[in-house]
Amino acid sequence: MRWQTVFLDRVAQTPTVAELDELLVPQESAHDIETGLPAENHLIQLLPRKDRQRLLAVCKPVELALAAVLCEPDKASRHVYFPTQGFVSLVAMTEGSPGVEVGMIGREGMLGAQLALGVDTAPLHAVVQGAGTAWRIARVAFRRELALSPTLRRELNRYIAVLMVQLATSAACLRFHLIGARLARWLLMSQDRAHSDSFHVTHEFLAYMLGVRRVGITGAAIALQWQGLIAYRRGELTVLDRGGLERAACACYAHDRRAYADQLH
Amino acid sequence: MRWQTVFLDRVAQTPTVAELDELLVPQESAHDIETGLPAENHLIQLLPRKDRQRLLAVCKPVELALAAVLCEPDKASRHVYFPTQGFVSLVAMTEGSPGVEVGMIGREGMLGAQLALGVDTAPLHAVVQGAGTAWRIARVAFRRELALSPTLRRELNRYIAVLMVQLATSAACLRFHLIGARLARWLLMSQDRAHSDSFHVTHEFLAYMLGVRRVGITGAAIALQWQGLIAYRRGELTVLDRGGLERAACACYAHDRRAYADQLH
DNA sequence: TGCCGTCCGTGCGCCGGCGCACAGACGGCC
DNA sequence: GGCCGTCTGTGCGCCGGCGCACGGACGGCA
Repeated sequence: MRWQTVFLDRVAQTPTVAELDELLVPQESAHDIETGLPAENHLIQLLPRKDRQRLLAVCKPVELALAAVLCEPDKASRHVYFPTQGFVSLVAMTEGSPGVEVGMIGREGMLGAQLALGVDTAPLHAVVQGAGTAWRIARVAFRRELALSPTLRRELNRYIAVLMVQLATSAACLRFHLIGARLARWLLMSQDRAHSDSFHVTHEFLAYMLGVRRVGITGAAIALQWQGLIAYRRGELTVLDRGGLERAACACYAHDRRAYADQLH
Repeated sequence: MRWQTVFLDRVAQTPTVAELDELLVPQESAHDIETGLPAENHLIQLLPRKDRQRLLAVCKPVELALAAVLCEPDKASRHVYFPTQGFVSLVAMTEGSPGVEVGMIGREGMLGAQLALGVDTAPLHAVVQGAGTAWRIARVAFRRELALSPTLRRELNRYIAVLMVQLATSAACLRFHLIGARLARWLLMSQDRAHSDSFHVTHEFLAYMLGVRRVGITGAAIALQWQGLIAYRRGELTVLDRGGLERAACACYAHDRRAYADQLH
């Protein structure tokens, strides 16, 4: 279990909730690196203009540092986050093993949706997994916005339903699907949220997310590389054939996407 | 995979949503078999008196027939259910394998909570797993109640948060924990909801719920029997030593219970 | 240019669970 | 009492993944 502790140590070294304020340096504004246009979050974009403007007025753009822990279960999180670039993994911890990813939040969603349920404490660990930017709002301010905007409430309720589908899908996927198919699914989900064909990720990190051994990832990655679907070297992974990857992935990927599309937009 | 198809065939033979109205014969009222007192549902009991009475006025007591399928994903379910006796399993289906249980609903909860999120379609299959009784309400009537009672909305929101914890816990549990521990957990969860030390359940059914082979259950059950924790014969299983079972179960059991206690009551 | 830390690949024994098959046991029914 | 369907127990070969260990490769840095 050495390799896992290595990773956990590293996570432990990263800033925890208490120190985040210093680390997440406020940005002038959250701009898309490629286009220079202001990066946006889909849930915010769906709001009617007035609600959106009011919400953005209390938003602070922050930098999401790789491996930062944005919230921990049973602790009331002080902020909610709307990623605009980069993304966050929801990690379930359980006795006798390291964590495993059960959900992913990028530009299409938000972290802290449980506030719309009147629940302050986060149910899961949230770890920044693709560095980027996000809009951040203090909990109290966000609750005020919730009270003011029925649309926001309705939207978040739907998003919560999507998250539930994602959790249930993950459960079955973790139980039944082989590493290769799960890896392909993970890459597709990441690509969707990173809005880029290549991203920085090591085998060890992937192993942690999928809840398997590092060498398990190595084997599966080699297979995907053989088929010309991906390429990688020293932590830099590139998706070469997205269609092929979709065929290699388990149906859970399509299932999740459909659930989202059904509910939001 | 023969044994699984056997079970699935049987489920297929059971009434589906469309036929349920005939099968779920309305009862005079839902009474507890043991005590003769009116059986109750915890969520309903938590409501203020006025809301509770108004809700019960539109409730119909129905019989939950073993193995009946109360709802299926992507179909708008016509009713919601508040179990009073008996309980329901939430089953996630996934490509290339039979289902697996990811949640359980008994007297402490309800089926159809997604309506509080403004979502009509159920996310999962719901299969009656312990025969009993429930209050049933038509979807439209229930939406009306939701509109009238802020307490009901608040309560269901919290219950949804609990369900999310249950889903996430199940995911990690399915991935990491051994059959024995998972079986013990399942028995405890069932016992809580059946309000009885013994219930009718075959190895084959347990295997389906836990997503393992029947013989996997056989092995684990023998071990539990050796330790004097349970006894069974021909489908009738009895819990002998609840404390021992709690020690044999994975921490997921305690985790779920705590999540519920934190949010409701 | 040489060193060292990080990352990736391989080999090996092991184990939990799978798929399949068959046998024994209990209980209801004719 | 005898039959048959259902439920439970056992045996066997197999496989995916685990834990552990080591070796090689790349890249940054002095």
